[in-house]
Amino acid sequence: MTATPSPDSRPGSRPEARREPRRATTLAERKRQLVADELTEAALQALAQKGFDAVTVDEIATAAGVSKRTFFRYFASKEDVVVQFLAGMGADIRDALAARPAAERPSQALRHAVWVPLGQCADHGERALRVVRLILRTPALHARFLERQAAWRDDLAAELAHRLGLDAGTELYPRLAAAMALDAFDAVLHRWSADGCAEDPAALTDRAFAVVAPALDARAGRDA
Amino acid sequence: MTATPSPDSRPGSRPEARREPRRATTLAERKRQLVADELTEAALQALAQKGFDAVTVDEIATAAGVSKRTFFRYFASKEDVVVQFLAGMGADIRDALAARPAAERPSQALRHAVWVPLGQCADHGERALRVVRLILRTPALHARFLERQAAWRDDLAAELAHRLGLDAGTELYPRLAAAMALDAFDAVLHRWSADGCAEDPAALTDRAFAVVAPALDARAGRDA
DNA sequence: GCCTTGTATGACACTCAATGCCATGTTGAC
DNA sequence: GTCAACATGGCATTGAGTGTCATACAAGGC
Repeated sequence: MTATPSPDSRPGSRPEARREPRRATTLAERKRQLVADELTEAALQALAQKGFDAVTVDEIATAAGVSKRTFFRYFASKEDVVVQFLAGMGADIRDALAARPAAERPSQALRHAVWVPLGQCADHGERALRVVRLILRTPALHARFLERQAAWRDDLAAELAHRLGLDAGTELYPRLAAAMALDAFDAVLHRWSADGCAEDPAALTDRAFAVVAPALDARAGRDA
Repeated sequence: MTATPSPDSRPGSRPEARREPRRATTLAERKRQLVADELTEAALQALAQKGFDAVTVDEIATAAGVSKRTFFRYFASKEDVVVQFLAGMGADIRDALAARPAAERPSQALRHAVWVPLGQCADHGERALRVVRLILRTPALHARFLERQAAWRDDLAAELAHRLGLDAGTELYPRLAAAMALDAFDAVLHRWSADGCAEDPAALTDRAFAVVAPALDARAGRDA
């Protein structure tokens, strides 16, 4: 029981400064990362081309040169291999928010925070676009994506409450503000994937936050 | 192929004025409804008590007096039997919004629309509370719930765009406004299920909409 | 009455996701 | 060299979900 790596260790995500005080990555760790990358690559390739339901885990694993059993040692489910592609985003948004100046208005701080992963997507271009489209088009993936986003929201809400000195247990503002920021995120992602890169993601983000900003910055929402 | 009832016919949902110009329900239809109710009842009972993963579809079907195969003729998946309990809510919200006076501010119209299902939950009391808690506690159910809610949002956005004479294809406001209204819905549901009915749902709804209202009613969001 | 048609069901077989268990191979420390 | 830790593959098993077929039952038509 103790020996199992367990998919919770999330080998697909990058190191991130969590625990482990920056020890040099051992050989075994890099090997694990290599297999994870290989699996992700094979999965995205096959899934994007043939559709989520038309590809079996066995096929993905074989294409990556491992057994089906090994696949499940790296990813908790077939959905995971796709959704984990966006794994670190939640933490990225939260960390970005924490790094913004304390005096900044919530709408500005959240806009910058949410832009971090959106900018990454925009940079990765075609590759990210294919993944996003696959997720939005496949119900099972979309459901898992939304579930993960709900976790982001709770995370963001906690950070926001801390930032503003509010009690997330009684105030509704932190949760709703986090949710609104992610609504903007979703709207941009959706429009971006639909238009096929036609509209500038940064401009889209500005437009989306212009809509939600009045609620984010209204003082009325934070005392009551 | 043509003869299959297919789970898409959603026997669990109430009649609703969709197609079928109000024909008297035939015997077979009521029989179907009876089996669906029996399955739903057996499922909610067992799932709430033993947990989602600890109950097999076979057990649910047997408890309802039918075969596993029949279960899947009524519900598309094990998650469906729970989530469909909240099936008509999306249409309810949309219809309620359509019924509000055209001059009403968006925040007020949406608050009333969202209150419809929330009020139903509050009325059903213990029963609804058990279902909501089960959904929020079970990842697989939560994911499906969020997916369904995304469909509500698109529906609501379309109605809102129509109501305000906006083009949902170019404007971001309809989608974001619908999303914010459902954020408030979620926040209320979450708080209500956590507190164990301690706080009045109606008052909670007012508080939640007080937070998002500035964005819903800001004229800036609707021209750009 | 009988016959036909449509629909609901159950039984069976099958695919595939996901997990547990065990045997084996590889790596690295001592 | 030995030993422990870990990664892997193979195998078996559970359970979700689907296709197929045979049966049963209801509603007409004659």
